[in-house]
Amino acid sequence: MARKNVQEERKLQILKALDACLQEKSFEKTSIKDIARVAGVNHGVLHYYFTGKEDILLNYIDYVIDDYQSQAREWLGSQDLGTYTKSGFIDEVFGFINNRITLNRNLSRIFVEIWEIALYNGEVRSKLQEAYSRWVEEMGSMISHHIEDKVFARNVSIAMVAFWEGMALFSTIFPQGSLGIEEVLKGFQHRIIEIL
Amino acid sequence: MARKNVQEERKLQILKALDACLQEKSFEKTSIKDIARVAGVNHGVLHYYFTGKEDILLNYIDYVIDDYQSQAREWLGSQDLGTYTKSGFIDEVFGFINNRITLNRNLSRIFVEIWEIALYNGEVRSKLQEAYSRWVEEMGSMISHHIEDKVFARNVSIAMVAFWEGMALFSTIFPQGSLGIEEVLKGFQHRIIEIL
Amino acid sequence: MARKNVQEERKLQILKALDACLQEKSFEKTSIKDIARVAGVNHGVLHYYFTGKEDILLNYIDYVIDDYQSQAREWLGSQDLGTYTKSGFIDEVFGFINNRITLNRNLSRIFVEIWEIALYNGEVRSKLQEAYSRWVEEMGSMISHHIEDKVFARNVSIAMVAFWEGMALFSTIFPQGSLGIEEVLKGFQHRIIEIL
Amino acid sequence: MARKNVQEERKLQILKALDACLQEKSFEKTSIKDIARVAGVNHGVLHYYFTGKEDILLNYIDYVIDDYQSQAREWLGSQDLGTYTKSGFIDEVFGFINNRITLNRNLSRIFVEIWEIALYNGEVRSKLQEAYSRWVEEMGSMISHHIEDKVFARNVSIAMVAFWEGMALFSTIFPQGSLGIEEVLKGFQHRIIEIL
DNA sequence: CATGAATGAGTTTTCATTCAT
DNA sequence: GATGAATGAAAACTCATTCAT
Repeated sequence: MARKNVQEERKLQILKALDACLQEKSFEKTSIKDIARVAGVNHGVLHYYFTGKEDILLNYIDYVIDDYQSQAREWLGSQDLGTYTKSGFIDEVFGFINNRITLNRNLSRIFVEIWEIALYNGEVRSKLQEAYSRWVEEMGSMISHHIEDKVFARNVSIAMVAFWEGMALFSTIFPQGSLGIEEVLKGFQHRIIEIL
Repeated sequence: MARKNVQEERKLQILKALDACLQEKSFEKTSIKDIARVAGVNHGVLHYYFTGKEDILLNYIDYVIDDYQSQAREWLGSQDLGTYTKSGFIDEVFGFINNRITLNRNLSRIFVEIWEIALYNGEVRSKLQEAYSRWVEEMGSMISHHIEDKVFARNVSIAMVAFWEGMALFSTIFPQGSLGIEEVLKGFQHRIIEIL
Repeated sequence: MARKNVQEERKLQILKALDACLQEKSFEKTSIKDIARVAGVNHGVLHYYFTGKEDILLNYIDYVIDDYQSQAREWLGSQDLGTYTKSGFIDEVFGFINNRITLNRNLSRIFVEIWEIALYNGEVRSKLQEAYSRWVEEMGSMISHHIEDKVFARNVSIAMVAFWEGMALFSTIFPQGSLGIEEVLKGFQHRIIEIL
Repeated sequence: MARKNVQEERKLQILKALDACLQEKSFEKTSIKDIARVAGVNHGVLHYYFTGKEDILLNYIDYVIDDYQSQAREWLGSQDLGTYTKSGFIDEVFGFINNRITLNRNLSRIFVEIWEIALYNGEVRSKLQEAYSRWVEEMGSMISHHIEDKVFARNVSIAMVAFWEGMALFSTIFPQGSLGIEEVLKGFQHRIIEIL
């Protein structure tokens, strides 16, 4: 048990080190030794806990996706659903996504990196497919209370997620405040109810 | 003058070779020799025409952005503007963007690659800022005929471009036909008029 | 005493594991962890029982040589010497060597491996010198009943051992049955008497 | 043409460097940098001319086998066949093999090394099969003038080659002069005629 | 201008060995 | 005695870049 914890601890430490590295360099340009340096461990350790650089990447992507999904679940759990009207709840959800996901620049940078890796790596692509499919589904089930046509609801859900990801992309390209991303998101958040 | 043209010809040949390479591998994994092989030239000439690998990249990005912008201009020039109502014209423009830009998988792959490079390369980021700013502006001026509030028009324009880029991203992540990207875009194209 | 036996038991277990490993990989490519895995022990214990990888090798070679020499002694002990004519006995001995030593492919593989190690390792070379010297001597004393000239008897003995080792080598190079090694050995076995 | 020659020259230079290295260390322990150092070239060059370490090995083995086969052909060509009786010719051939092949310690060391590599490398094994098959065939056709039974002639040929290789092996294991290898070979050379 | 041989820094990976628990 | 985490040296290999011809 203690052993297992040490292992998991070390693995996490390495994944967090990669996370930090990716704010500076691309995964490709981040060397195993870079990650080891940031993690404060010997580079050999990384090969002890992972089978190779790709294995680190795959575990890292799971970690990132799990992390933001559990953040979402956690937030949802902390909400007192009884106090909201349906529309009010959607407004809250959108607010959460805007501020914690889309406007989280560091997270967005990571995702742009992952998108690029997915271009050439089927396993990574699968992980993204799954993550986005789930997201689309959950948004769809939420707005389906407002839209009868189920197909249309799903399409709207896809469009919304695409929009958010596009905005997240812009947040990595434009300096903070320069494009007015925050205003666009806020405007969208408050009008979506009417639009639906 | 002739000399200049030969030089430009050669450069273009190299940039097109890089374009082909990027459908197979990331820029990082594409070697100078890969590009030279596809271009059918000796790898030494790449260092004659460009100062280094990064210089090739920078020129390539200019080439890609110029290329799709001139495609757009060309398409616009080929349209007989007199035959359209305002709404009809917007519908046509959206159709063009959907089919020629957003649903152009090869182009989308290139852009995902460029987004990632821009994360860590300020010069590339500047090029993207400029390109997206211009796009947002042009869309904005187009829809401003339908929306009085200029700030709102701009925000809608940003949202639309973000949406398109998000959809382009999805087209690189999901296998063709699996997410229903085409339907979402078509639906969006025909409803946007009403929404505005 | 019991302690000693446990230790010897463990050592033997490790040497047998190396034996199994050498059917798959060269000694150089066999890692300490490979041996430990096959032995079913933690790799740390290998450094407890032996001073290092080379020490394991040296002990292993002793084990292999002892093993096949004791096999020979054991076989000899099981023979009822009284029932044989001198020539008949030689025929039996040759049959044993052919079938149990020379045609023992696994053993031959091990020896090819050891020959190579001996090229660059004087200690291993010494062990082989001793083993082959003893073998030559014993064959020599056996055939000396048929050959008066002692020098010639020794030379014939050397030639025979060289021939066997050459045939053993061929058995590792050629697929079973492809060269006709068995026939050559059998023919040699039955004619040697006449030749002598 | 000049280009080709430079390439072949360099390749040969590298193969000869490996040859020198193998007198000191096993192929496995010989690093690419070792070879480069002995060849007096940058280690990158080795990857320029060969696809990897194994490619160097394979080319080296071809080089060694070709080399000693062309030595044999050259020697044969230099002999005035008219001056020999059949038996006298065989005596000469055996003398050549004894002195230039079997007693060539450096060559024998190389072959012991190659035998070991062949244990785990099918491509190398094939090369040895081919080389030994040809050798056996050629010896067989030579002695077939003295032996009517073709099958027996072939078996004798196999036995002789095996014997030579066994003696070559002994020359790498025993210090020069200690076992009396030279005498055994000489005795064998002069008696083989009678035996046949 | 074009060629391709050469350089050398940098990367991932393997592994014998050590050592604290 | 046993365990497995950690170390660090050394390996093969890649590749942008340089430069003599």
